[in-house]
Amino acid sequence: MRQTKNRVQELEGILREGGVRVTRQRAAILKILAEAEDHPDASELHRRAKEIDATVSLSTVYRTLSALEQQGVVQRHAFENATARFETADAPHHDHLIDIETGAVIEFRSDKIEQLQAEIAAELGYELVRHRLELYCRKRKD
Amino acid sequence: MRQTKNRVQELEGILREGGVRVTRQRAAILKILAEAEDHPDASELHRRAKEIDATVSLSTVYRTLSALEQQGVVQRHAFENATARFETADAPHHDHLIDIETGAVIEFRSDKIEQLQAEIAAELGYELVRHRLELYCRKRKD
DNA sequence: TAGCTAGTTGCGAATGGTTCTCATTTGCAT
DNA sequence: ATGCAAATGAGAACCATTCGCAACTAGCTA
Repeated sequence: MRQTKNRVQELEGILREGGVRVTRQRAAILKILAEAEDHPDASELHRRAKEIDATVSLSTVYRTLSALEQQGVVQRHAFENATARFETADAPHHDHLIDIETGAVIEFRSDKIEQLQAEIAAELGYELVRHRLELYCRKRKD
Repeated sequence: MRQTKNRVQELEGILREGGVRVTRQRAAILKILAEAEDHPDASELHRRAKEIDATVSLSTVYRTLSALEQQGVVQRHAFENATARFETADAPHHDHLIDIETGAVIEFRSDKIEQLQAEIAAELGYELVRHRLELYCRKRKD
């Protein structure tokens, strides 16, 4: 995957600029994150990263994810009754629909909702810093 | 407070009907919950409940909250980076705005957003079961 | 009203995801 | 190449929440 490769190099650049060293372990984790089409949790990322570099420890996965989150290249989501799940922050902002039967996550975006949120905050005398919108759903069977 | 008293008796009735015994400890917790104007967490509820009945243990607070949640009379909220907070489920459905500086919680309701959420789920082939909408805000200073 | 019994309690131990500690290793600027 | 601050692996620590168990009790029954 040429795309993934480029993306990983791009991410590595962001880290170096932020004064964050690109170690063998972090490179492996970055690659896994860039390739991921889903929203894996730390232990799943650990499992995948070990296939690239067997020395990656779970501690490092957590530490790297925190560093990446701080650099703004990764987003952490704490969905209901579940461990934290992660995704790269390259796509434009979106919210999540979670299939309560399978745990699958679908991304969606609603400009109308975004705007309404800002309006509500403003009406209450607040400035919206960030939000969390999650739809817990069941697949329609018909 | 006559209102609180009635509400507590009402809640006790719901429990008894659900086959859940109303113990001294649960009565204390129910009273605290009915009186609460905020969104306390388990340890805060424990602190308050002990003033009514010093024998209430933290385990019982947790167990009671779970029972109450199952009976549908209490709602649990897991806001970002914080312990679970609780409120009685007597008010009509609403979402929450959290002041990221003070932790204060303000309730709000937007029928438009509610409707948009259902539409989005439907478009994606899902049936909306429940949702979580939280606005993390900073007080506007001007 | 006493008795019975399954539900409940307090206590302390267990859980489990995540973070921290520390001795050792290593990226990378010079 | 070298030096040193940053990063690592392993395992301990954290901490909110849940569990296990022996003692207690709500509330039905006679």
